[in-house]
Amino acid sequence: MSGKQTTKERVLQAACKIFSEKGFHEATVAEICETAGANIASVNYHFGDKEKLYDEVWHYAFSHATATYPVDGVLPENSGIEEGLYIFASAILHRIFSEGENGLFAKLLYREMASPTLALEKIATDYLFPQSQHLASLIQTMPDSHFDAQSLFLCTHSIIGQCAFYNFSRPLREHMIEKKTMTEEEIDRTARHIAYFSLGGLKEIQKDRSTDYSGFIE
Amino acid sequence: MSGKQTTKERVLQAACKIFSEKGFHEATVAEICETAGANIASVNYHFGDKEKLYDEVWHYAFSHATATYPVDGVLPENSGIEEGLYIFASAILHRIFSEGENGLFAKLLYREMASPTLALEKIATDYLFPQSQHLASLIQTMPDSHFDAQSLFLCTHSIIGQCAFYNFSRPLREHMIEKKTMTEEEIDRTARHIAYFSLGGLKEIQKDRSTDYSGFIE
DNA sequence: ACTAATTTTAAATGATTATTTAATATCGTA
DNA sequence: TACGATATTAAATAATCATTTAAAATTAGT
Repeated sequence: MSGKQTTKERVLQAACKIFSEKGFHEATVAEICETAGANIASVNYHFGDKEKLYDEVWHYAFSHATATYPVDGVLPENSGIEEGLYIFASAILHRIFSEGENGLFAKLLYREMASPTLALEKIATDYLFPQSQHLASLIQTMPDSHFDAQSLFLCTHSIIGQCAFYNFSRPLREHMIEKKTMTEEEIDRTARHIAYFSLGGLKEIQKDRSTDYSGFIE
Repeated sequence: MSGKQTTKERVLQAACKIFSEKGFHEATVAEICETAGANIASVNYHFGDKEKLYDEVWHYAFSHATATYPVDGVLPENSGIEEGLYIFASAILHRIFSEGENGLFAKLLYREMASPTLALEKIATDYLFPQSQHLASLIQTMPDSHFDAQSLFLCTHSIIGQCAFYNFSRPLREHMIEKKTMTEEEIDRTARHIAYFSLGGLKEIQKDRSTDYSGFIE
């Protein structure tokens, strides 16, 4: 009928669009079905209910994001930590600024974070924590690394936070500022900044003040 | 009836609670009125409609947040940039981890960002941009500061991003991890980390690589 | 105490929500 | 072609939403 896709495929595709634009709660099955050119009952018939459709959308989004922009991309032999940081930041930023399938994951994530669903626990366990773990491992490959657990945790958050901010500040770009997206060059420039900024941060923290902040202020 | 507060005051108070827990769209006037022990029509009678009530909640939240935790707190004479960074990070983190009135602003913000309303533009202009501007000014007080506009912008985002991440990753703490809040000591520890990490980042960026990344990763 | 303004109330309105039902249509296969 | 499974459809269901209405209750001013 509409092209050669099946109704189920068209509904999944429409669901990706609507869920990523509106999040789970504000998306309606009526709009999804209408976008797919399918009947209102299609979601329940083909996927069971709205939640199971949402789960399938997440799986689809994660597959594309990690396949196209893996955070643990291959590093050149004997490369330093800054290359690893750059690969990580570049992957996250590309996901955030991608349109279409590769941008789905970040869009879903920033809505899920503010309005969690039953899917959150699986998302965190399967999709998010492994990436944090990879970053923590990377930090520990620094020369003369001696981060205690707490400092490692804080540094990991500092780096992820810098990247994730571009995801969560999305509406400030899209609703307020004239320029709505980044060019490939700007993304690269930002990823390099985060890599160098973080390298400097790690070096500063490594000056063994991690457990002794006495005399910090006053 | 219920204490000595007026109905209007009770509705505003209930609205603060419900809006900060659920965001604008998922909050219902029915639940707000029920929480306030007021009739279903109270919102429309006393505030006009749901949106005007939301505006008043924002104004209330911002007043308390800035009064209790200003980002431009007074610095000791001749203090370095790290003290300024610490004051900034500490203020933002305290807002994020506060319960009650002082925590309202951050809770509203993280929901508004993922599901913007008509109030966003005013929020950004009146409440958010001035704080970014203060941070940018602070960075420029660094000794031998020579950041170009783009680097300054990126550095500002790196610092805000580190703080804001604790706001946007809220559900990971509240839904997943056993420990739901931070002690005063942990907040202070985190603020100091962000101050030092950022100081190191700024110093690294200042090595005049800000406009020349050639030979970075070929 | 009387009147007028203000506030509160219960009920209704009309729109929208996810999901279900049963009838109809389409498709693969013999 | 004919049958059985699969897919699609329109309509109905029951719940929930913000808002409105008009009557009832309360309060304030004289």
